[in-house]
Amino acid sequence: MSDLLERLRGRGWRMTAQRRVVAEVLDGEHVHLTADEVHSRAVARLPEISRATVYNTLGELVSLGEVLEVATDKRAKRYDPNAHRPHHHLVCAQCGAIRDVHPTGNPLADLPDSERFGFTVSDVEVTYRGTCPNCAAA
Amino acid sequence: MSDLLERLRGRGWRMTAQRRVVAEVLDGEHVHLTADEVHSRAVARLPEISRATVYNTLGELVSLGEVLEVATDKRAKRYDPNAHRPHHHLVCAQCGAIRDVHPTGNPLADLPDSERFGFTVSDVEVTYRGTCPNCAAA
DNA sequence: GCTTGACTTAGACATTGTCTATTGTAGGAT
DNA sequence: ATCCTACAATAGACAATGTCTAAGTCAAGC
Ligand SMILES: [Mn+2]
Ligand SMILES: [Mn+2]
Ligand SMILES: [Zn+2]
Ligand SMILES: [Zn+2]
Repeated sequence: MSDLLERLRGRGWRMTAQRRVVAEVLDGEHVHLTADEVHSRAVARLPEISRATVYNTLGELVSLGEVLEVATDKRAKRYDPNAHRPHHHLVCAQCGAIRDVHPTGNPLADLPDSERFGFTVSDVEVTYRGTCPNCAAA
Repeated sequence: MSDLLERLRGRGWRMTAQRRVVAEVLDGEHVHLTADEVHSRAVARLPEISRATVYNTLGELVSLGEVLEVATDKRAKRYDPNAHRPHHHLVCAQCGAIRDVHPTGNPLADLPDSERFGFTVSDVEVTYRGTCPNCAAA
């Protein structure tokens, strides 16, 4: 995620302790945290960081295309740092665990013209749901 | 939607003016209202209906499998009375218009075992995004 | 027509997200 | 190295969405 900080610096971002911490929290594989979860983990590293700053920073990262908002959770938005490799999601209906997945085929090709109602279709979001190994064992 | 009311009566539901009105509001094609929108429209027909009753009734309908919760909107949940014919959704990114669509092919088959991480996958939700004819014209 | 348990209601409370006025500071200018 | 200032962070009010409870109401069986 340090390349992210580099890119942002190049775009005129002022580098602050808060922004660095948010970027650090978002680092990793299969990371899909809510804003509140990002805040909790950020507070662990920088106790005085505010909720507003976390929301602001996440919003900026989304605007810049560095982070995606995903709606796998029906309550809070989740923030996905894996914005540069297209993928979809597999969600455990019990515990909420989320994995990045790469299905074969192109779902866009599966939507015939007769089902497009005159829309210009530019994007598709696929969410698989099921039960993860942990929850199946229990 | 009157067959819905019949089914519910058969399941021991007490039939009240409030429940009838919520069912009426949910009647129709391509209906995907938020709880608040359901409440507004219900109030137009039955001014004293409360927010709590709308939430309760929607929750019951979801539990009974008569209505689906869909997450096409990143803010509020939307309630979909078209629960008996599987389908997916096409959403206008500008105005939020939603259409039911029926893609060809089975996206479940497009998720190889190597991408299932030991999950038992039971369901898939596909959301197409684009621009509707109205918004394209403007 | 009663009775009763299921239903509805108002409003408090919880969670998630947005906004503003004030204070602080990163980073360029001197 | 210090100063300046525009940009950023903060606290907390506010808004939107959703949940819960205690008290009153009524549908439906008797
Ligand atoms: Mn992801
Ligand atoms: Mn639908
Ligand atoms: Zn699980
Ligand atoms: Zn539109």
